[in-house]
Amino acid sequence: MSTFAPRLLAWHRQCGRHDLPWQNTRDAYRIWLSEIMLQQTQVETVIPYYARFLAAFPDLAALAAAPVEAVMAQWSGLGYYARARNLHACARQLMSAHGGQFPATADQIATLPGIGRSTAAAIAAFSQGERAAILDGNVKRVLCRAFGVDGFPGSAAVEKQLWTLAEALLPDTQIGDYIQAQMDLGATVCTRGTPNCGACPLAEDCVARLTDQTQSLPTPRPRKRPPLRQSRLAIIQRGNEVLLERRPPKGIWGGLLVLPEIGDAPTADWLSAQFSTLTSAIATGEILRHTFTHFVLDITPEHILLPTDATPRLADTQQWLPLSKLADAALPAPVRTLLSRYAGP
DNA sequence: TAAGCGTGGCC
DNA sequence: TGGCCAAGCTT
Repeated sequence: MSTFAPRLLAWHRQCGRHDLPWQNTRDAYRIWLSEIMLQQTQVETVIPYYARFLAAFPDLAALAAAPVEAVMAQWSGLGYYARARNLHACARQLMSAHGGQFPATADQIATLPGIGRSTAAAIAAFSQGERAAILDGNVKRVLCRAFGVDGFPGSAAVEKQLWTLAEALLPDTQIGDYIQAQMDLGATVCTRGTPNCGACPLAEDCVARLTDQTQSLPTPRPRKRPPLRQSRLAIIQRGNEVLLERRPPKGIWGGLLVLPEIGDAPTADWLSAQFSTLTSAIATGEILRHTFTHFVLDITPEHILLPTDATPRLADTQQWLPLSKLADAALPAPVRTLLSRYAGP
């Protein structure tokens, strides 16, 4: 399909998205931030986070100078928190070892923390016009359908095939517009559920359309049923403060503040072991189900009110947080939900 | 290499 | 309702 790129470019001029908050700039910082936020995350979700993050950290130097806890707080609710930690680490690396600039080529950019081959290509293409291919979910879907590529596009073999295809289709000029065109087509026309083939510039020789495979391509991910886990979380309130603990950097909710977990022991035993103080828990009678990519968590919250003069010994990871500071705290989504429900104003 | 890593929208 | 997955990277 030798006219692939020209057709996409012509379509993009007429029908593409041209006014997203991270477009119409060559500022690598803004482009980088948008690309990281958009990993596995939809445009509408990102838009408010992007504006707030830029207001808090307007440039690379500001981000590098900030404490990582402040960065995690800005990311609170967006998910995949390793992205925020890597973003911060990358900013510091760029300031300390690269003179506050991104390296010149996509290959070099891809060595930085949190930046893989596709994100590096997008940064280099949008900020410098480098001729480099991207391969995100949109591009994979468009290529699998247009060329009839069979097999789950996340598998190594199919992904290698798609990278080769993506490189071969690159035009010589207008790279930024071209990769934006691919993503726009995937996001607005060649969509997952019901593609709008009538509006597609590739329709006349799209293999999936011609062979009636738009519903079966791309091949879905082979999935196991995610396991169900249980967790009892303590909402321990002392006056206008709540007890939170910082998760280790790696693993689920890495670096975030979460509610302490109660094990299988009776709550009273756990409380006396933790705080050697006599108090009582209020069973909330609620179970909050939270679905992750790879497991389902049923959370049983227990609301515990400590006397205002209680001064239990805390673990190094634990801290009292005033309720007035919850809005700016680095909380995962279900913890924020529980706190607003039970410890809210 | 394949599993781990969040959240919200869609149907 | 629950299964599926979105501008992927790391280990």
